[in-house]
Amino acid sequence: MAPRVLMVAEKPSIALSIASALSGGRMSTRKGSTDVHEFDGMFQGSHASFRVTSVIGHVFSVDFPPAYQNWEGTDPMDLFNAPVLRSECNPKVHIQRHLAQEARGCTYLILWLDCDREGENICFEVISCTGIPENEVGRRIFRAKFSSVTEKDISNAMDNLVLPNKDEALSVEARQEIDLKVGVAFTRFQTRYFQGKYGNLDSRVISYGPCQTPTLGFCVQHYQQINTFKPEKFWSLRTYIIKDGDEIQLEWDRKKLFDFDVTVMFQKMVASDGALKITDISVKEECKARPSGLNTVNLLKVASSALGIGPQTAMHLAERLYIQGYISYPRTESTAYPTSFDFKSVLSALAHNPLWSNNVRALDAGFVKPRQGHDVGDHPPITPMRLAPEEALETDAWRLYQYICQHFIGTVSPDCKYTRTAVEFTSGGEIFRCVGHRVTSKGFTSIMPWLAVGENILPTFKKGDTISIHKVDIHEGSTTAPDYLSESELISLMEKNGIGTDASIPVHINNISERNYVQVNSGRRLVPTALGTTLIRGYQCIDADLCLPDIRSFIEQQITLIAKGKADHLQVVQHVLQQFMRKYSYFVKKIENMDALFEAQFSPLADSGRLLSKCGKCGRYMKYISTQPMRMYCVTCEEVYYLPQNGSIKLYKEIICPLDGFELLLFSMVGPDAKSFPLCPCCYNSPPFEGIDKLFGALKLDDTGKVGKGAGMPCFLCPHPTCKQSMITQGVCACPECSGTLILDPVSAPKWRLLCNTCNCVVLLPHAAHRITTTDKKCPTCESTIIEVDFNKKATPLEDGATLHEGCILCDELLHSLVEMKHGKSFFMRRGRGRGRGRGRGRGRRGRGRHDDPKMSFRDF
DNA sequence: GCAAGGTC
Repeated sequence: MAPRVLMVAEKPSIALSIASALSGGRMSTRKGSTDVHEFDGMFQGSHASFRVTSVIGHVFSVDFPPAYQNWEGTDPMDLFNAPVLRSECNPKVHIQRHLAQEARGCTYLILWLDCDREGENICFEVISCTGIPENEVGRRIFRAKFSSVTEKDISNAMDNLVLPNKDEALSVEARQEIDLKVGVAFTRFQTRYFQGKYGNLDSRVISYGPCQTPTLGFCVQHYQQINTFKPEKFWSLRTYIIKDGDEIQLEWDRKKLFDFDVTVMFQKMVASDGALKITDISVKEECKARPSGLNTVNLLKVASSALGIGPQTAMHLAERLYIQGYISYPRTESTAYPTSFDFKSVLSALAHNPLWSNNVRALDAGFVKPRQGHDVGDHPPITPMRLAPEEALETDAWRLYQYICQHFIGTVSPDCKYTRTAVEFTSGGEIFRCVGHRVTSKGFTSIMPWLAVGENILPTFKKGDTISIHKVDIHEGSTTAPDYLSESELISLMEKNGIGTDASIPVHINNISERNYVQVNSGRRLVPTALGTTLIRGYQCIDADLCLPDIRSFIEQQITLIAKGKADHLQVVQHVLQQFMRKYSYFVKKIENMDALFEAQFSPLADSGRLLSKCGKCGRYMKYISTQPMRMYCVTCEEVYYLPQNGSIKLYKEIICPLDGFELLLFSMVGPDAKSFPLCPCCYNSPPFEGIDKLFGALKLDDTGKVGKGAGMPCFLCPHPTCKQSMITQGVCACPECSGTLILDPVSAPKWRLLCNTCNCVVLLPHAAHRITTTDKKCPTCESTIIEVDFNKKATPLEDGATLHEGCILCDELLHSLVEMKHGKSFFMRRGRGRGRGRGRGRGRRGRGRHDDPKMSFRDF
């Protein structure tokens, strides 16, 4: 049987191009998580059947295990040594399963991922999904290296297969782990520190990141230059002549002087001379070069500065134009066209729009070979692919498309040519000049008129002539502060300093704006907010490295050692993390230096908000802080209790939570279908037992601001008869602590639990239980009701074969077991006994909470 | 609730 070859690209469009190129368009396509194209061909000298599919970017991303997800219970310092988990980026798309299925029966795997480090990393993600062992690299697993997605390059890559580069892949893994640990540790620490102290910070998260923070640093540094700028007066000579009836102002060779008396001296010298002698006339043919191919960064800069479209929006518009087939792939660093680029067919398509038809027709005789540009080996420059009808696009999409077309035509148009005439005069020993421009050939500036050379035609002068001075004035000026950093300038700085990539630059800029560190003003200039400047000034006070671009270059330089095989992956990660741990602990130690700046800018929590509900610990009223993130603050206990966001809060019938004595609140969402539910501010922040956070999790709003499925949290913490939403339904048996009724909480299935609404006792039941019911049997020891736990086979992969158990939860006696469990797992797990009502359980109780109760018993049977 | 990097 002919061997089967699986080929995997980074995105569906590339998979399609590869399949078309190698099959000559004769392939069949079927749907899957991503399209799969199949055809027959030759591989290694024999007949083979090919299957081409793709991933959608990275398959996996890194995060901390659940144990480290709790902000309250995890010291950010511990994150540096925490394990990291890899899980599917987008589990809904099932790329992992898709690759495993498609790899079944395949002898060979050929990796067609983008040819950069990220691509190399995705190669190994793909290998791990296919089930083909990694040690088959070189035998069954190969790498195709291609610099463009043209037929020639693809077949060339196919004929010259190489191996995926593990070192480069590992360097990406290192970057992922470092970015995660550093970013999350600093973010959690400073968020909790400052949000626990100030009420008007106006940002949900005070984030830190090795890309976003230097990005903000650029904006603030510029802002600091503006603030510390001291204007200075200067003076210059303005000398005028009359020639052919027109007044001409001459430029002074000294431009300007910062000394008035000296300027006056020069003025007198010139005035007493009274005439200018023409000492030199130069006429030069000059040329303004046509642009090179358009890459992402340049597109974003033009979009922001000329079209007033922000980078994030510009990128979204470009992506849509790409999906609609109007432009080529919009994420590229390259400005050089591939040698095989078909300029003629693009130009002839564009010729159908009267906007450019004249320009295109002017190129009929032969378009100009584009400038060499820069080939980074990723994707070709951004070009139109076919003509878009204006009416098919929204205004901004059309403006962006129009620019892409104009730029493209510009790259194959001639340079702009002009004559520069400079006339030099002397008078009283001073040199003056006037310069004229005459355009001889507009070239590309006729399609990009905003880049045109301004014409300024001088009258005829003759060398050696003398011309009388009409007047000579002193002009007084003043140096002016630079303006705020424009988005376009910021993009240039980021690119120059290696902050972010073509795809992530817009994300970082968007981040610092969404987190309220900068505001976008008119002309798309970025003005830092009080929060943004205070943060950067704080880093500058403690450890300036933290907000400098060098922090990114340091990481890049270190991981490059891995990529080049010069250093061991684990050693580098350890080394870099150790450096950052030192920086982190120094930052924590010195945080008061930053706090002094915050104190001067923001209001302490005690001075913010209004009194709303009673604290369960001290019995006094707590303050409701309505600015983001919405919180309650107890001035007496100095505790913060976070609330669900994006809604409003009011007191809920003055009902007291039976677990901790805090007054319940009513949270109402916004919008027409707004739902409301009661909650206890303390329980919301410190779930009284495992799993409850999942119930609260159901409250999350989706992207549209609507409540997701299963929302509307039941107030099962509230035993008050008026609380209709109570989900506590079924009395089961007596509480071991107080003989009150233990009630079954079916909401939490499959993590069944019993809870006592009188004394705060929780009994966890086997989490794989399918059904729990009471029986009419009594325990011979304590005479309590015996419960039955029914294990469902489907729900209990671990307890395969187990079906039914009976036991008494009071005296921990197992009375009867109908089946044996295959492993000795605990059956009943009792937690949190003996905690009374109204005990303090705020943020300060770490280490004393029910989760850590030493009385918790695990019993095997 | 957190980073940065792919991609849709």
